[in-house]
Amino acid sequence: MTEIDKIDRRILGILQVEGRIANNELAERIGLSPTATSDRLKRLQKDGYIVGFGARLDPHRLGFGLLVFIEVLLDKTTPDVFDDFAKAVQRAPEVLECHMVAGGFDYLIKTRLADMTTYRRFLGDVLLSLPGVKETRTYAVMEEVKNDGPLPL
Amino acid sequence: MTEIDKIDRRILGILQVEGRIANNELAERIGLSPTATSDRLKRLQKDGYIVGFGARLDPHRLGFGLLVFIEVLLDKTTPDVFDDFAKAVQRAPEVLECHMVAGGFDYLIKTRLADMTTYRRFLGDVLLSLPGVKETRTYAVMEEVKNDGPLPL
DNA sequence: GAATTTTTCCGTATTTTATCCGGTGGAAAC
DNA sequence: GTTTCCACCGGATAAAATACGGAAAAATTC
Repeated sequence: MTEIDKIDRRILGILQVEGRIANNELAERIGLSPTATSDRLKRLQKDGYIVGFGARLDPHRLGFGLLVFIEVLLDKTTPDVFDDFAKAVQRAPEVLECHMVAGGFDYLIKTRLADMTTYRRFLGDVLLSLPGVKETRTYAVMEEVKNDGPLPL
Repeated sequence: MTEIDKIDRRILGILQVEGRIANNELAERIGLSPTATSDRLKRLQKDGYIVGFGARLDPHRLGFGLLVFIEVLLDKTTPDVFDDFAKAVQRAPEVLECHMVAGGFDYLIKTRLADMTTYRRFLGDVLLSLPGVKETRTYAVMEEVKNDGPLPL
């Protein structure tokens, strides 16, 4: 697997924001031929710098008006609470992100739901019913100041 | 702006995961002609359901090995601390997300950086130097259990 | 420092894909 | 029953992606 150069970074920077740009236009912007550009793009994918492509959707227009972060504390008595919890979380479609953190709690979860009623049900039926969950703290988002900032390449 | 139907949702679901899929293949998967599929895609963009497209990059291969969440508390004495803070945050390229939350603190920030040294500098030079920041709590991510879950359409 | 290997790049030809356009069928409105 | 509207289709055209041979540049070796 080869190293990455300046042009590759520019390609990544553009694709991060305009993922469906035509290869031709991408080529023009970075100042290379379409063939060379396509070669680079393929390499960046093959080498794992680009994991995939995706559409950015507007959650609010799609029935996900509520963004919530949840801090989760686990009951660390059983040896594989962490594994169990991680696996359960990956199967829950409501969970957009879940990170194990160092600090005052164990996991930070990001979820998008329709409204508070839905959230209430999610908390009870999904989260609190998971084995090993000792405590949760809910933070409802009032305003999304910045949403999907690109990596500053 | 028209309503969305079952087929539209399937299109969105596919595009969320495979944003660069060819219109032809998309058409085949949903069982419509390429023309009809293209029409729907255009409409979904025009009506704002699809905000854009982007490449999913691997942060770790690009020099962003450290994911950090930061809880921020503001000094609510000046009337426009919130606006000032929000604007400053939007200009900071290190900040991937920033949300104003209801609960024990005011803002939750998500940032990706090279390492702890870089983070230390970011905290001092950027965050703590913003006007109105009273207190911050740092949570370094040890394991990314789930990263970019799609909306469960 | 010259020769060789490797990598990156380009241009052309071919294939694939997207878009345009006229027309069809079905549902709702009149 | 006719008209209107909408989503869809298929064929024609335009545009883009890909494959391929070879040239230039860079790195490696001797």
